[in-house]
Amino acid sequence: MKLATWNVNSIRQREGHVRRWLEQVQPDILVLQEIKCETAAFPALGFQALGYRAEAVGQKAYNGVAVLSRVPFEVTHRALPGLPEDDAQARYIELAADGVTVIGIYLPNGNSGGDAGYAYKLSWMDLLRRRAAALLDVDAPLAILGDFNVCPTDADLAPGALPPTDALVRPETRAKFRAMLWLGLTDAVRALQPTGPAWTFWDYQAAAWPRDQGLRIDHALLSPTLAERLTAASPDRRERGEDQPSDHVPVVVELA
DNA sequence: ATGACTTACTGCGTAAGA
Repeated sequence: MKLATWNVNSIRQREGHVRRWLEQVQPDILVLQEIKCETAAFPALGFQALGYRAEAVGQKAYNGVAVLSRVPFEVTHRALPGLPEDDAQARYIELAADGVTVIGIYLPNGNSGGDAGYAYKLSWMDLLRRRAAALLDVDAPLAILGDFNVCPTDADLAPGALPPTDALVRPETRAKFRAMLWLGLTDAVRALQPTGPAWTFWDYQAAAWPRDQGLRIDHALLSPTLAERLTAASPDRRERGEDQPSDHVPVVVELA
């Protein structure tokens, strides 16, 4: 089983990139973030032609997540359980496919909106941990993939790429990410590549890509039985060198 | 010294991303 995650920074700008990538890499399931369109505007037909069924959770202008799958699946949640009913931010999709629970997330960045914006990020992380704990309690094979907007350690950002006050690296952010690992989840990329850069994002500004000043913020977390099946996990750096790329690249995980 | 990013919106600049 091949699972992947990709923050595409607008699916309407990147439909062609995603289609080409699907044909090259042939993942079973790809979760997308920052589709930046309303649910009905998601270009599902273009992916259906390649054998992928699409389900999107969108909103106007910002955020938005989706799943593309060539294996049968059922969407089980379209919002993070525990969030207030009136929370309209499209950041979560959960599905069941081939006996596996797959969660796609676009975790709040936390740098906008002042103290309230950062508090929202932290509370979102608390609720995600609770959801993961509930699924692990019933022994569900679980994969959480997406844009976590967290550099887990200092090895996960190029030196100086962010100030220490940035919401992606602040101690409270990292503590809540670690709390998810302590549930028994495995960071798939770090399980196979414990040290060294494995960037998944390069800013459009300041020549970040040519200077290779990246961040590792897109992750795949696996429950124990899935982690035991892990054979490969890495970012696909090639995508950042394409014309008009997203600022994020896909992360691909393979399970035996 | 200069210009130095990309997207969406109803905008003709602003907000957000990270």
